Amino acid sequence: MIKVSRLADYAVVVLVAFTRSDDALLSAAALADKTKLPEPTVAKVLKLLAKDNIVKSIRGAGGGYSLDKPIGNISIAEIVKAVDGPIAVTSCVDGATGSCDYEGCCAVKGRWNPVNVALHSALENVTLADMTS
Amino acid sequence: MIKVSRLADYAVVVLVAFTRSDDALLSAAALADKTKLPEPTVAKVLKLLAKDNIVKSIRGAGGGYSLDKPIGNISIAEIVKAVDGPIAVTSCVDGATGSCDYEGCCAVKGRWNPVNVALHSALENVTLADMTS
DNA sequence: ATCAAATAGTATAAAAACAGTACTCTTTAT
DNA sequence: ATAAAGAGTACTGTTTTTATACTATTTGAT
Repeated sequence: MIKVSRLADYAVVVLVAFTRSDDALLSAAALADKTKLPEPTVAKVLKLLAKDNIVKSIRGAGGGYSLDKPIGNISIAEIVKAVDGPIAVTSCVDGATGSCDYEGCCAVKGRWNPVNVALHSALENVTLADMTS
Repeated sequence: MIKVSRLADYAVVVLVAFTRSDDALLSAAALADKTKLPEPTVAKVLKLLAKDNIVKSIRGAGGGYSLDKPIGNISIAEIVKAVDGPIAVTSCVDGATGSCDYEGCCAVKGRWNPVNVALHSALENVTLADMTS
C-alpha cells in the first residue's frame, strides 16, 4: 500500500486543530491537549512543520505556534514534504546515483518520473481546507 | 517519503522486459535472466501480477507467463495495486474500524479520501507505455 | 504411468524503516 | 535570574519490507 507516515496524518490533525481555536498562538502542549495526541509527538510534528514554514514558531516563554496562511493555501503536498521528505515514488529518482545495484542495466531508469510528477500534482491540488469541509 | 515498494518497481522492469522479447511466453527464469534480477524475486512478482490478471500464467512444463494486453492499457495504478495492495494513503480509510485509537475523537476522520482519490486517478493516468517511451 | 518443468502458495529470517520518547540546548518574557 | 517554551538530536523497541526457501500442484513429454 502506498502510504504516508502516521506523522503526516498527525500533522493534518494538528493543523486542523488550529482552525478550531480562538487563539492564534498555541503551544505544543495546548495542541496536544486539543487533539488528544501525545505531547512529544505533537511537538515533533510542529518542529517539522515550522522548519518548512507551514507554521510560524515563537520561541521563549509565552511562545508557541501560529498558522499564518489560510488553510486553503496549504496543500497536502507541502505537509507531506515537510513531515515525510520529498514526494518521490521510488528511491531511484532523477540523478540519484549509487543507490541501485542495477543501475548499469536497469530498463526503466528514470522512468518513474511521470509517476512522480502525477503524484505530486495530485497532492498539490488538495488543500487542508478540502479535508475539513 | 511517499513510496511504492521495491517490488512494484521490479514489476515494471519485468513487464517492460516482455515488450523487449520476441517470445510471447516467458518463464520466470527467463525473465530473471533478461532483467538480471534474482529469480525468486521475479517469480514472486509474476505470481502477484498473475493473481490480478496483469499477466497470464500457464502452468506445467513448457509453461510461463504472457502479456495479453497492450502496455498502453496497463496503468501504474493496477500494477501497484497488484503488488502493494490497495492504493490508500492512510490506514484509516472509509469504513475501516477498530484500527485507530483516536477513532472516537479524530478531527479528520475520513478526510483523507480526497487525497486517496487524487492519488488513485493520478496513477491511473500513467501507463506502462509512458514509462518505456 | 512416470518424470521433469514450471507455476501456486505459504512461511521464515534478516534487514530496514518508523514511531515514540527522552534529553540537552537555546531563546525570551517576566 | 528564572521559568516557559521551542530547536535539535539521539536512542530504543516495534513494525514493515525484503529476499529467499520450501512444499504442493499442474501439465507436457517420453
